[in-house]
Amino acid sequence: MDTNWSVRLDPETRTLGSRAASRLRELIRDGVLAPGTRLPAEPELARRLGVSRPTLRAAVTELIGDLLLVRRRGVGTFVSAAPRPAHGLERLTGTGRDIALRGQRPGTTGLRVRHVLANPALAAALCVEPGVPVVQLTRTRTADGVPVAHCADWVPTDLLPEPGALDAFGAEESLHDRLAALGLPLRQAVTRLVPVVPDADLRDRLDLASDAPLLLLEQRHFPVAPGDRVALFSRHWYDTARIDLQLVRRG
Amino acid sequence: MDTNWSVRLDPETRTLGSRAASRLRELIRDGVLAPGTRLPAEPELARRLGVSRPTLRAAVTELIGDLLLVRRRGVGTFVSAAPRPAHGLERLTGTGRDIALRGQRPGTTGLRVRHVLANPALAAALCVEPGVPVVQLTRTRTADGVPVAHCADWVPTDLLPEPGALDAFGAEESLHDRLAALGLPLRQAVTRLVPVVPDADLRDRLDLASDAPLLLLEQRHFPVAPGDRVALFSRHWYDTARIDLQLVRRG
DNA sequence: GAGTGGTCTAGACCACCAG
DNA sequence: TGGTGGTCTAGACCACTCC
Repeated sequence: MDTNWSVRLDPETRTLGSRAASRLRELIRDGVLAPGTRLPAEPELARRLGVSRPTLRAAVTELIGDLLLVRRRGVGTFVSAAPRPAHGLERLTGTGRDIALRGQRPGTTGLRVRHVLANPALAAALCVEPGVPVVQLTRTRTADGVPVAHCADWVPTDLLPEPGALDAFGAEESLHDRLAALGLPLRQAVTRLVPVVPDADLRDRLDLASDAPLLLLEQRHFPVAPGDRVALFSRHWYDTARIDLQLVRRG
Repeated sequence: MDTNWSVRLDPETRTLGSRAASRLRELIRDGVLAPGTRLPAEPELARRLGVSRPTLRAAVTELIGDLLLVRRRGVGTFVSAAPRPAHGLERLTGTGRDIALRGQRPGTTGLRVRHVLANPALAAALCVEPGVPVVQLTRTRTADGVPVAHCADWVPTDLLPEPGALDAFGAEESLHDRLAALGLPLRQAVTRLVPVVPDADLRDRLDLASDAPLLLLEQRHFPVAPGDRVALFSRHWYDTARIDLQLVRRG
């Protein structure tokens, strides 16, 4: 293995630490840094990446969060022996991007955009008054063509720059990206986990043979943090037999 | 409200940033910093707490993670309007402590400690050879006397200082605390979420009337990080009708 | 003792938001 | 325009691990 690599960071996107993290991710993915390898000491690694040590540490911490690296005090930093390919539920990304990160091809069927008035339950979830206008999106997500989740999303119309901003939403678009472009980034979500038995409609949409239970993720999304307005409420029903839902917990 | 407070940090525990975070937590809990209040600017706040600005920022970041504070660039840092009382699944604590943090009284019934040999499935989960000796704990957890989860835990015997180290495990003890005392802290877990229909045994142990689905948390616990030996494998079946399982996700 | 990661500091410059 | 948080740096000292 080439042990004398060094890299340059492209000067544009995100923070310097995240760019350094991306670069390390590539080096790991490409096998330059093989599983189990010890990385150079932090000052040396910082020098090679052209950043300061605190910035390098931010990058390494990010990769540790993704379970790609392990730090051992007084010993060194190592590439994980068996790195998990993607991240877990603790990280908030769009469903489509989540599927793509697993190495599968995301798709959408049965997309429908409607304008509705919030019923009491929905109003409570969105922290608005009942009867307030809301844009409702429903669609079924597929991974490599196999339906894995049915998704329903609701956005209060008054948070959009114009009421029809989502009317032309495309089947292959990312709702996260579209809302971010509209000035409604989804940075945080509080998610309730509920196992449910699918009804006939869900069985049909997900093409389920049995009535094995699904996992419902009921999520309130916030642009910055709770206390702000709820930007999006969603109910996503996952068929965990077809898509594994994992989570990394830290003490 | 007193707006001219300043504090000293006790010099002992944890990192300086965490101690500063604790101090801020107290100020919020005691109402010195009321919900919605803007905090002093970071350099000023750092001065009052007697730490540098990066250290203060670590403290504030910690409290933002606990949803107690909100940062707005160019505006200020604010105490959350409606802080959530407890944390979600993204944080790893023992089941008992988790129940206590919800303000309920944790309890245990049907505790049983057995020495078994790993079958192939268990061996794979623990990353050991089939037939390796393992200590198995099973118990049902209650909150205010109501059964909320049935738990099965497995620890490879060779990781214990002596094979019988868990034989005298008490019904009201914390397995997390006991393992930490034995030199096996559980700092991280990779959790699979699986909705399941309870069998007759589970219905009986959890005193369930219906066969509404449960949420199974299948967890591999690591002392430091993946790549290490699996210190504990567990299967916990939660009745989400009796105990709400939530999760905070960040983008 | 030599080398590693863990922590903390002081100071700088920038991007953003409000008046 | 002035104040805020966002980022980054260089350097220091400590605690731990291993030889």
